[in-house]
Amino acid sequence: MTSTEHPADHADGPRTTPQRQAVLDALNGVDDFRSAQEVHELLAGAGSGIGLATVYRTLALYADHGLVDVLRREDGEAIYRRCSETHHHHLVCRSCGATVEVEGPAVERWTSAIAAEHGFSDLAHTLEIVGTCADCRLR
Amino acid sequence: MTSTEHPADHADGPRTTPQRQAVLDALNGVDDFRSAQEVHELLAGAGSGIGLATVYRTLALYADHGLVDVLRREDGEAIYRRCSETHHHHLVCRSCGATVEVEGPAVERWTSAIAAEHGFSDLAHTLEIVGTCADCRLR
DNA sequence: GCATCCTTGACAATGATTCTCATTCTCAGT
DNA sequence: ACTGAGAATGAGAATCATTGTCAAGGATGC
Repeated sequence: MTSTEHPADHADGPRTTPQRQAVLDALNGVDDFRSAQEVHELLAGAGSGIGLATVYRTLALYADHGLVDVLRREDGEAIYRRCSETHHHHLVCRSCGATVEVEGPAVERWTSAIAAEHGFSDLAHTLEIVGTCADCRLR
Repeated sequence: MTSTEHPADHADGPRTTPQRQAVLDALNGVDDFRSAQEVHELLAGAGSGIGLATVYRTLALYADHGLVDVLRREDGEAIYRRCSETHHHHLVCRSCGATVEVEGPAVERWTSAIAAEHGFSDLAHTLEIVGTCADCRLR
């Protein structure tokens, strides 16, 4: 370990650059999930010449730091969203894509209990419910 | 032609072919998720000259018909599993990869309730817990 | 100012998945 | 059993999201 290292100094994460800020702003401007490609188009449309690779790098970076959430579309494309403070899950319609955010204290408790029972610590979990929403069922 | 009855032979299911049967058998031979590529390798290793495209088509076909479950790996690769009778979830160690299968009737109930509450039907859900197992934590 | 390190952008490379198309096979009707 | 229509297959090309490479630009510390 080098003596010049600062233990918990730059805790606020990576250096802020105009490009990174732009990506974050783009995500803040919408309240649902967007793919990296969409974020790039969004920025390009707004006049930013930011590169696609930079968008990918930035999203991955912030995802690592917990500033954005990552999910997968049904076709496997990764989608990102600014991370909300409250941990919640998604109820997604497989037909129209409508998304409902739900909280599940019961699930949180259950996962903790199960994990503890098996000696696991430092937990994270993902839960997603897919179904057909009322509108699509009637259609 | 045998005179044995086949209640759901061609009723809604796709035509059965040796290749499709082989894919299904391959999935039946393992009890966890496999990617299309892995299924293909599995079959190739067993001497089957089945094409990769056919594996993809077959898996997609059976997924449509609800005979296999589809999930996504963290890197976005699709993984398939024979639709098992007992639905369970996975507790995975992020360090050593150890996996524990857990059942969660509480979770099943909760997801059903939540989904119903929002008018969703025909449900499916995925839940995965990632953590550090006891061994890895001490190491 | 100068050296160093981080970041960026353009483009190539990768890899899973899908598409195309000629060939082969199945099934139903005769 | 024979045959025709349409489905299924295999090989390879095509697609597309994502990641790697590398030279150039910009910030930071001395």
